[in-house]
Amino acid sequence: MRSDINVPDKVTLDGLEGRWSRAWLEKQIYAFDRNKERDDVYSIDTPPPTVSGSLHVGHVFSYTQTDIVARFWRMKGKAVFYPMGFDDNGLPTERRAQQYYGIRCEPSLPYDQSFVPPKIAGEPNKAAGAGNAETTVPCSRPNFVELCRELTEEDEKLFYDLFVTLGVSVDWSLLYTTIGEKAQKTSQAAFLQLVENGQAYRKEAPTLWDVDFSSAIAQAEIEDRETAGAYHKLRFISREDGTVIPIATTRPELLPACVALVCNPSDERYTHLIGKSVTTPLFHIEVPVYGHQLADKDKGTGIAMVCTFGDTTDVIWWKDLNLPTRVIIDKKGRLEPVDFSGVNFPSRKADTANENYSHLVGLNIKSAQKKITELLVASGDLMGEPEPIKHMVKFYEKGERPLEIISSDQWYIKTLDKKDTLIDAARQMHWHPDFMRSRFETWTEGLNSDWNISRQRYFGVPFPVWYKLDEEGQALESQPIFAKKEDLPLDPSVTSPPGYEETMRDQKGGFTADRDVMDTWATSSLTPQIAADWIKEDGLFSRVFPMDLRPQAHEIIRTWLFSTVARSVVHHNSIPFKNTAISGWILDKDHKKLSKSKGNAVVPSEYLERHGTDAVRYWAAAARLGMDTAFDEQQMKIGRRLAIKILNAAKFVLMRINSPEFRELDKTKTSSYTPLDESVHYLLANLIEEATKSFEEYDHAKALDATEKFFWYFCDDYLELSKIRTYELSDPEASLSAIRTLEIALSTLLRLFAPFLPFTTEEVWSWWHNGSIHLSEWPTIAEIEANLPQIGQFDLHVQEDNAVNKARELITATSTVLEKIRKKKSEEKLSMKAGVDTVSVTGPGKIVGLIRLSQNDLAAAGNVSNFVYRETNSEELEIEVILEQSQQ
RNA sequence: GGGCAUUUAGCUCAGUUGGUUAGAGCGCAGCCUUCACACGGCUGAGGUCGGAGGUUCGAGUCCUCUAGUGCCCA
Repeated sequence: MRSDINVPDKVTLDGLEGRWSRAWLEKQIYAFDRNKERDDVYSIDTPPPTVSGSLHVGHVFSYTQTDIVARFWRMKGKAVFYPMGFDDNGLPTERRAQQYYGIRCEPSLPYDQSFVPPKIAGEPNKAAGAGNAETTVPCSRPNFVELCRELTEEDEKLFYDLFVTLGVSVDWSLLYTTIGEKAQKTSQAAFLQLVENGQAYRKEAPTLWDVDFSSAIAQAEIEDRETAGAYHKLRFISREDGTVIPIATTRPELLPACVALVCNPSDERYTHLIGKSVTTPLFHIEVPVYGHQLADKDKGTGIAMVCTFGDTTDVIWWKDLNLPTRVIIDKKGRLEPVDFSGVNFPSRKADTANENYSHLVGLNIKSAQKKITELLVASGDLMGEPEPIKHMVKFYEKGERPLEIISSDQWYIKTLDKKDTLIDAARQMHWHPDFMRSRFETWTEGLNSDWNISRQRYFGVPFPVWYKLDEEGQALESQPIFAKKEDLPLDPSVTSPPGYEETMRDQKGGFTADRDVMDTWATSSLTPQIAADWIKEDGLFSRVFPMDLRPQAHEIIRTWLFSTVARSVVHHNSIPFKNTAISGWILDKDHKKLSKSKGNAVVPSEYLERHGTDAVRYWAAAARLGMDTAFDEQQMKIGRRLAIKILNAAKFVLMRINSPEFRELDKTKTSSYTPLDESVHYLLANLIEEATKSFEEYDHAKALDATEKFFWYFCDDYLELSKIRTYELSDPEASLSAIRTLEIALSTLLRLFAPFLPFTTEEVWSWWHNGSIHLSEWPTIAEIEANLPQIGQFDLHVQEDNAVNKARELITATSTVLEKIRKKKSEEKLSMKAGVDTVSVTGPGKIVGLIRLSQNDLAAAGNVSNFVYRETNSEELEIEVILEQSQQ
């Protein structure tokens, strides 16, 4: 505390954000102290926002909640490791670059130094987003990556500005991006470590595939959507007796790829067919009939055709029954040429089959379905009309067409063999709220494949891998060449592998680069390792890992949270963080999730400007973790009112402290408190305890609520009750008591509010302190005790419940009388300053006694001349207020 | 279909280990202005806690069933 106090004449919230956020940056008050030991560190694994996405009020909401936690621990004396990352890696950026510039990546093109994209800021264009060839201009991969990076830089600037305005207390020197060099190096090094440990492997396998993005997709990126389809009943013919077997399918276009039929082994309608074979219509391929538990008797006709591959069940049958493979769908989702006289497609009537198939070649799936239906009708093999149904179909979460299943070479990380370990790890972590853990467990238990981390995309972290080419120029996928760790990060399409000359690239007997990039989650799952410089091995990592806190939204528990736990387990045999705070969603007034596509998205800047940052933070702070929260501008107005109230209350207290008459008092004379003032100290201590405990339990909303409640009591009642003693110094002891209490209460309340309202509290703090409130000490009970005289009015120690209870009773009783006085004046439509002749208090002796202790303050605050007390045995407290004659 | 959560005043939400007449803010109504605050203050009306049953001396708070809503998984 300074000896001088500077309170502005006119207080305002306007302009605080700019002034203080600049000061904080300049003084680097949020810089992480790398010399602190692990026990003195509080580390946060901040979610890197997707910068290609729009700025959303959801960012404000969840990042504020984390910032509140960070500020609390910083004031508690921890060195807070609070980095920020920007997620600019991957498909969202690709799509945005495609839309923004009207381009698409064409890897076969050479780099063009003078390439200029066709437009600078185009209208969002869905077709362009998917790289539609008709609306975009092709460019080389290096050109494409260059433009992606340019774009992300612009986006990142906007996000930076938002977070600075929000007052998020990150250490910006720790900033990383998920496509940046450090992230690339970490991802590649981690990948190589997994290969070495046998935890990553490459395999050709059927994979869920998005035909528009032309890339494999992992289980975590899939969603089921209810989709309209139709059962087409096809006429298959038994080879044995020529009877007709009707097969209902929603994918008639896959008929050429049919490899078997399956029925349930307990289905008597079909058991006689098991082991026999039937002939497919149109293509006349003989396929066997099998029994399998997964065949659903109630679905369609109860007997299904197995194709290469209609859905994930087909893949299971294909594996379990060791069925052949008949690929007809290419990676772009079109029917590719096949020969029905060959070994793979052994038709009994090859000419007819080839003729029929010739109508389908080159068509996309939808057109092929239409065409084959016509062919089936023409040949009489479609039984009845297609029967429309609604069914669940797997989609890429960012995709628009159903996923296909395509066999290809991919890199996988082993997860299936670790389900129990992962669930166990999740149980070692504290979840806030705890029930969110079940999402993790449900998801993990439902895993059905290892984690596919290859994506056939362009803007991402490349695999540090090459393949040998044989003498025919064929890549030997089984003979990967791995980069050396010291050469990372690298792009294998630019750098040549160890022991090879660049001239051998794509030459027979030479090498070729792995063209894929990593799944973005393969990088994002390493945010603790990236942020804490795991690969540098400079000691930072061990000071912050496992992290203390991972904040995130619940919608990415199965992706980000899951993959981070998985990586931490395979790399460190450890949990990645001790606590995870799950923030809820922002809903609109109709309780619909806010989203750009629904058109109800809310841009935060306008609200930050209108109400001020602290007001918006207040709205976010009042929500408990995990609770979906309505976007509520009203709540922001309340926050603003609170912030203004703090300014004004502080102004009053500091002006009284600073008043010349008070300055002249001999402050050494005494240090006793009036009963009311002492009670305020006890309740302050109680508040500190409650707020601290709530914070430690990750319930910041409760801490705010408790602080706010006390603050309003402080303003509405205590300030009014003690006011007279700050103006009239006839009893110096009582005046000193009031002013000291006001000062301690203000100092305590400001610090309790500081995590929530960093700008307002810093402003007030600066009026009478040097240094930032955010680096000041979190209030403690010990501090309150130190300010109390050895023996207080209650003759009790502050931590004893009795003292707090008695203090609360005194304050409640005093406020009750004040309320009654106000009520009387309000009923009589008088000013609160109207004179009261007599207040008579009738009730139990204990309460009456407490009220007597506050008589002087009540007399001053209520302008009361006389008090009359009557003690009774009744529990009831009766208060009669008699106004002065002239007032009636 | 399985699971998680939620249902408390017109609205948004608190209600700790079950214990006296169920809380707050907003909104609403009425009143009060210049000495911290009209970007204000004071006072008031308004719920029996989704529904049914049970445990208990006593339940918003525990148990069972049931309905609505949201989400996760299949």
